[in-house]
Amino acid sequence: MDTITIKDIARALNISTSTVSRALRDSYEINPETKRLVIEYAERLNYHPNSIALSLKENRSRVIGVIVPQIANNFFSQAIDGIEAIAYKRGYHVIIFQSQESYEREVLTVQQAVARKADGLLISLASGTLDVAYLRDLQEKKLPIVLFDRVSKDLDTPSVTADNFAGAFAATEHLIQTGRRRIAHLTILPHISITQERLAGYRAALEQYGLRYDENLVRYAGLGQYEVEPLVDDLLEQSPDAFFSASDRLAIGCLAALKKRNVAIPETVSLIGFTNITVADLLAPPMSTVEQPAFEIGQVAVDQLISLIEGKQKMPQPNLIKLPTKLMVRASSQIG
Amino acid sequence: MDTITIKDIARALNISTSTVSRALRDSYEINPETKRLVIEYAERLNYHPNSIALSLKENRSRVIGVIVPQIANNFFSQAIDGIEAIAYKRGYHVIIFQSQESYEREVLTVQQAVARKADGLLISLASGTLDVAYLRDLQEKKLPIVLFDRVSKDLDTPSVTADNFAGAFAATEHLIQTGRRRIAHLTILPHISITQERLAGYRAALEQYGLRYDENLVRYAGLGQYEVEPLVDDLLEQSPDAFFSASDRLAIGCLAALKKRNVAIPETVSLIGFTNITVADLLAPPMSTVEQPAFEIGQVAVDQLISLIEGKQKMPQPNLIKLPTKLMVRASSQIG
DNA sequence: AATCTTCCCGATAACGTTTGCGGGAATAAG
DNA sequence: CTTATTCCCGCAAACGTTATCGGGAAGATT
Repeated sequence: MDTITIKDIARALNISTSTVSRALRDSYEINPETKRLVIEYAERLNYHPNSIALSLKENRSRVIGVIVPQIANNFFSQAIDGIEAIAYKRGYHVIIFQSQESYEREVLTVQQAVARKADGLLISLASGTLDVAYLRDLQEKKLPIVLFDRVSKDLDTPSVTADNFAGAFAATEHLIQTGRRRIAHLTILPHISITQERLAGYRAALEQYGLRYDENLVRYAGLGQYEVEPLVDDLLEQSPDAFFSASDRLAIGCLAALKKRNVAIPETVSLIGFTNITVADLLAPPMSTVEQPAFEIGQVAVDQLISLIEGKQKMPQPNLIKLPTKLMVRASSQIG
Repeated sequence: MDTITIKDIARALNISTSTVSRALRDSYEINPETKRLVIEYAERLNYHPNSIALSLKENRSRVIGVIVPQIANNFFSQAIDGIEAIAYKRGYHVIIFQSQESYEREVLTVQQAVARKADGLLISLASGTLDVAYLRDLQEKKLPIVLFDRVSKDLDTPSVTADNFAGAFAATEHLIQTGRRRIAHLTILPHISITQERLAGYRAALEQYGLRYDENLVRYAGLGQYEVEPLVDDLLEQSPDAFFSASDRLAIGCLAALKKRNVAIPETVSLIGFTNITVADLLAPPMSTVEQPAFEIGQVAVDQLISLIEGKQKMPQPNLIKLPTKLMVRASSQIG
């Protein structure tokens, strides 16, 4: 790729590079006639400033690093969609990294992003991440960071999530109001933020309706692909009349496991998932879900980050933004 | 972000930047003792070379630009997953762009990628793209380009696709072998490569089994969200006994439309889709599909591109690589 | 006529890094 | 003792761009 530079223009027009640069930036101290000449020539040769040279000079890359557990996941690909929409509009590019749910890989990819001189980081923590000290170090070096979805209280930084508490509360309340009493909760790793918030919402709804919280009805699934089925079996022994599962992956796994065991949904157990799957109403049975505004979460998160980067925000307090979820009631939780 | 540079090290150790640079690259003309000093100091301060400065100097960015119609699509997010897996291993970063199926946006994003000095481009064409002349221009300027999935014959460049012909043939053959005779084909915009290949596979299977090709059984869907239903209605008037739909989106739309009209699947019509949806067997009914090896397509495509970039390949001929598809027969195409 | 502005423009340094060239000091060879 | 080698290392240029400074020429003000 041989590209034309400001030098080429200067040589061709027999002027200095400074003049070319200034003409292209429409500086007041350049003769209009000279400007015209330069601009015409530049357009004719399809000149574009070398963004790498600019980055070096300005010590900014106009690149935002996004670290997610995995791309091939409805929620994250929708969030990334939202991120890109805003980022491009505001002159930033987005580089995506996957932690594959591993703490070690997360640290590595974050280092990569930093080495690449990303102007800021947008992170959804891997479920393997217990310690965010390495992020605190970066933050102290003035690297703008915004967390989304999987956040951590141990980091003083803006965060953007769905209102997991309210979503879980609404789901549980809905199950109770449709007559369910023994509501099992299948959730993910206990230490990550969304797990705790969703569990809290679940408990709060139980309490409000005078139901006892029974920890035998709660199971934490790890990352393994084959962990869901045994957990469902476990829970079935408690003879629940409803399943509320706390993630995309678990909701699907739960549905598959229940069908495999010929458990009638919703006759024997109701099912409701916390998921952004787009074909929920084509499933058998159509699955009730709590939908997260993934696209908007991405948009808001990147907006926060750009504000940080561009220093518009004096950071009065770390914003903890919660976006409303949406309860979608379908056949899997309706009797009759 | 204040980062440490080679200059800082030079100053601290009272040597020149050249010496530091050479010491870090383990040059033979540096005193082992000096090397040790430099390397130790660099590690202690967690020095990392500024990749932007390197890019400027070496006139390469180690960035690969990926342009896809949209990220939030199972096939593409899986393909991107494959792309990243290989790219990172080989020292490249990936910047993702979305054309949103629009030709204009595709041209813009490609320009962006070029302006960003991507070392090469990995493109899946927007369905709005009829003319690839703008890519030919870039190619003539020695920019490495590899097409995947949505390719074009008008560009002499390596391409990686699923074996769409064989996949469509297998799907159609399966429908015929299960007794279907009037097989409707719902496909996408007529001019893009995968449409033609899949249509050809469909026709070839019909012919091989002595069935007449009837263009009244074929419909082309545009991009509109609400186009599928009327087309399904259209096709139903031809009283088909099977639907073969040629894309992710259409397969889902088709299933939804048929269910809405209470058309019994597979009793009245069989249904088979060309799609990578991961929950196909949880749908009602479980949907038969032709699966594309999306992850592998991404891997192979980026491998081809990196070969081009690094000049390992003298380009004897533009490789047209086809990866096998997989027919997954489920209830939507099985009677009884 | 001397000074002051105003208008344009060029030379240069800087961002962080690598590399070709040159050169001083020590050692080896004559 | 002189010359040739070897071993280390520094200087400076280069990648493409912008910003600071400075300055020449022309016109405007005393």
